[in-house]
Amino acid sequence: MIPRRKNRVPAPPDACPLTACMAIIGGAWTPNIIWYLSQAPRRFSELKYDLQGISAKVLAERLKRLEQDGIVLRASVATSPPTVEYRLSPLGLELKPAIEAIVSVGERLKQMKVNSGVAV
Amino acid sequence: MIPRRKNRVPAPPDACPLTACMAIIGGAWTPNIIWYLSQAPRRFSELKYDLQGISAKVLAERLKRLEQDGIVLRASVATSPPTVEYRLSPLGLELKPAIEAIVSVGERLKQMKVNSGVAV
DNA sequence: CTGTATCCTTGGCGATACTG
DNA sequence: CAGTATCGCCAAGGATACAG
Repeated sequence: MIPRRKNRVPAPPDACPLTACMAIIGGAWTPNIIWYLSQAPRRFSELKYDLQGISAKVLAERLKRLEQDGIVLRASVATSPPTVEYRLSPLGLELKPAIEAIVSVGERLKQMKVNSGVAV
Repeated sequence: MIPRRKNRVPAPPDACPLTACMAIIGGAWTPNIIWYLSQAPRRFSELKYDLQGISAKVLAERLKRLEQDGIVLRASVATSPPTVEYRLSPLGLELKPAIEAIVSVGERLKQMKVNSGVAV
């Protein structure tokens, strides 16, 4: 069977480098995952708890993808209850400013909505 | 009538302010739209040209949504060939740092891939 | 605990055709 | 030129069950 091309994102020409980064933080949960990991290393179940509502499937998918992209590091401690700890790689840490910029804008957006009387 | 919000994002609890901003720049094209508008005001067809591959429908949708969110301003000049110009609002300009942070990370990411010999 | 496999729904997006 | 309307595809994500 011919592997179906995943060219879902219409790939605006690389004129705009946004695309490269958005391909990484573009998912619905990915930015939050990165944000939580930027605060402190976390285990799978901790992340799953923090990101309330995410399914194990998606979380595993995202983490695997982020690991492949070199954004997060996966350290499995093969103790009696096997635990795995995720944390940002040096490359992943470079995303921090961007994430924080987004967070800060998000806060301002919230402020504005409050000030303009829009229900939040 | 309360305008119905399309909750495209599964909405992790507002514990993380990322969500508020990602709801705005989360689409496949939205960040690029904002980026182009942050360079200079543009007309509909210009945007459509810049964002090669975007459909008129989606572009119109995004622009309308961004306008409702107060991110872009729409100025229609009712001349003989009616033209409409879009530009970032003051609020929209606040997104610039975030967008630029993403762009700059995107560039570094590209650099890394080049340096590590990964085909781009 | 840390995932993987399967099924299903949602909605973002493209394509096309049409309007002021 | 600047959109709107309608259709249909398909990847992302949720739910559930299962595995190491």
